Amino acid sequence: MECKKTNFGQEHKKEMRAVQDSMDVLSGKWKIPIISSICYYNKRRFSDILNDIDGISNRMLSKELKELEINQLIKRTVLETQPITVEYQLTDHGLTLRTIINNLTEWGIDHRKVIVGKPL
Amino acid sequence: MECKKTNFGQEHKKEMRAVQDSMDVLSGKWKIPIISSICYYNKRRFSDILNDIDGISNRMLSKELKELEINQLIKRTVLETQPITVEYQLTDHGLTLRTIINNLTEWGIDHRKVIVGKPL
DNA sequence: CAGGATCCTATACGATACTG
DNA sequence: CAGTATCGTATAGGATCCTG
Repeated sequence: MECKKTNFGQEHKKEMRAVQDSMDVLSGKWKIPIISSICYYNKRRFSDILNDIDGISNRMLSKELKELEINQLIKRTVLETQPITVEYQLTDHGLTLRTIINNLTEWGIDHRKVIVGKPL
Repeated sequence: MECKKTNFGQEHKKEMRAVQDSMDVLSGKWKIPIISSICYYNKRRFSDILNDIDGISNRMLSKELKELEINQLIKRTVLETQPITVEYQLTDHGLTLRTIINNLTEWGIDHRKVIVGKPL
């Protein structure tokens, strides 16, 4: 005998799992900035991303890029230059994050206003 | 004279800072689930949230609620019952996260399909 | 240039017990 | 009920140096 409240809760549990799945992939200090950098310039090389993002180390960039690639958000292309360069770009799946990134950008600006009282 | 590319990059740096501001507040394992729980039920007591979220400890819940309150996303109300109960609800500012949470929910479902739902 | 290897610190998080 | 206190582990992240 299922009551309405049960399904209500069940449905919410699914939503929470979904939202946690997203955060598992996007959480942390660098993932979103990296995606944002690549997305903004369409294609971006390792050293360019390193310069785009203030404070990131090559170790972290390397590590994060690998995870993003495993999650099929970015695609890695080795260019046979001398020395070699590597280009990153978003996959179709990665591009679906644009809405979220735009929302997070707007919300971040708004949040700063609320907390600090004024934008910088 | 300023070239377009300069403003281009400058503008992007601002966007990245905004997006990082958001992630500073929302990153981690529990913040979004907590907000989601409170938002879903409108008002929610400490022990209810504890039950809503699978795996969270009272220590973490307490800590995270405090941070969310500092960031003015939730409002804490002590009810003079016996023993006392405490109700949490989203502030107006906290409510502005609904769009992001909805997007993250949809994206999480989509992402799971892409990652585990693909043929090997 | 693009990263890997190594070492280290800080913080996130978890388990359990206790209190007003 | 709604937390705190204490302790312990795991992981995130940083600094530096090395290599094809």
